[in-house]
Amino acid sequence: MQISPVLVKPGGVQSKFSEERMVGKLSTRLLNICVVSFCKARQLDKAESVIIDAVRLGIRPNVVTYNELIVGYCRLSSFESAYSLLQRMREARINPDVVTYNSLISGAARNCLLSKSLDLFEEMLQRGMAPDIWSFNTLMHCFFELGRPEEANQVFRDIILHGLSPCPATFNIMINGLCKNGYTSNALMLFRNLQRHGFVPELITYNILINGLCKVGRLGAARRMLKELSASGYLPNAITYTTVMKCCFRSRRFQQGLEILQEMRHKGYTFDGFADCTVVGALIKGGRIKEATNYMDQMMRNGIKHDLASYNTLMNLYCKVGKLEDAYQLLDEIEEGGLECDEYTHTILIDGLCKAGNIEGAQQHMKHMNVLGLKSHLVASNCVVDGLCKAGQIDNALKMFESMEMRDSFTYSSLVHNLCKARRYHCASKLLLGCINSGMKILRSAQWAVIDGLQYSGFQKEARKLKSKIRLAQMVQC
DNA sequence: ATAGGGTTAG
Repeated sequence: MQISPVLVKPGGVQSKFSEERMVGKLSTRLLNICVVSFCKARQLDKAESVIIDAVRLGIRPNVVTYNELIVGYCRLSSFESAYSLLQRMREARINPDVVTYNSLISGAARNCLLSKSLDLFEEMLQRGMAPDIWSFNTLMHCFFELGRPEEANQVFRDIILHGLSPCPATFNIMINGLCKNGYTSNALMLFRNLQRHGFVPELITYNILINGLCKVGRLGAARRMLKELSASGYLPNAITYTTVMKCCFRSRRFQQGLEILQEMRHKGYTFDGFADCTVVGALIKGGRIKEATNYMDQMMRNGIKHDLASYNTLMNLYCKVGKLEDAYQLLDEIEEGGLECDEYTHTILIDGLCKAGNIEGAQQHMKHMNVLGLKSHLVASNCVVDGLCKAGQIDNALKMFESMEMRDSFTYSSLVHNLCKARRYHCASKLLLGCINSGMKILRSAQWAVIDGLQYSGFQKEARKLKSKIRLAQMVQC
């Protein structure tokens, strides 16, 4: 039994003993603070060397130290290094705890190693460790993130089966997951049901729902939710404002959006550059390049430090005005500052190259992305497919389409439109049906381009046939 | 320690 140092009289042997222990504990806490700081700054090498120094001074790292390192490595998408810490813990005779496993589970999922997540969950059970509510929350979040809502729902049933009580975060994760997977109405129903059973929504819950409703264009419902947020005694925070502002820009209510920005400035919510990026992004999308440039300059003069997303916004600006030299240079500048360009950065550049007519450059950069291990390049591929079409290389675009592992509504819409422009209506018709039959939506305008095209070029019968096939496919899906 | 906002394509 440990003696509380406060209760021991000074000067005694026991006191000296517990003082040493206390100092040891304090040192370990200090070590952990250092480790956390370095991990957050993505300087894992420094975190490691601090630990080495500490051990030399006789300070022992504990389970928290290792847990922090695990989180750090997972963030750097270096799951292997994180996982190898389990072995190092064993060597240091430190037992992993639930937090260790929870961190590894979420880290594996973050790095698209879902089966590893499941294995770790299993391993945790086998080691006789009882998963806590956070293990299940994390697992559920993983499934939602990976677009597997059925399995996420199964996790919820498992929580109940294990006799654990869901916590508010459990419901927030569920509501968010449903929204992100296209089940916004179900999310709203769940929310109402929970309220009827006494669930008190947090501010975060309202933000999740407002965001979900905005994204599917249900602005009225979003506005009502915003009112409900205030009626519950919460004040909208920076996240609420950014969400609503973006929604205004999307629905082309520019003035209203800017008024929200003013209000945010007033409340001191614009310090982090999130709101600014939203505005610049909206200006670029609206073709108001000059204003976007001025705004970005102002942003820098205000001393906002670039993070990756704001660099990406700048990259987008360079590309949209055709400053591709600057864009390439920015690529280096970002990495010199210790950040790592992500799929956004590269995709923006690839699209810029396509739009500037440099298809070869775009294709080369696609290869570069592959080398970097950025494998979720669906958007980038879509840019190149569209670029190839626009450069008059439709057959090459079709070849690329055939070779793609994933295709979405953008891929099909782009190809169908461009095939129609080239008057290849029969080919377009085949693709259109392939798209709808696989349960994907396609731009209405692309659909009509095919039907009208067939009709006006003397294929009335084919046009009628296509229409009824589309209707049938859509009926089957309901 | 794990949940919510900003940046990409038709």
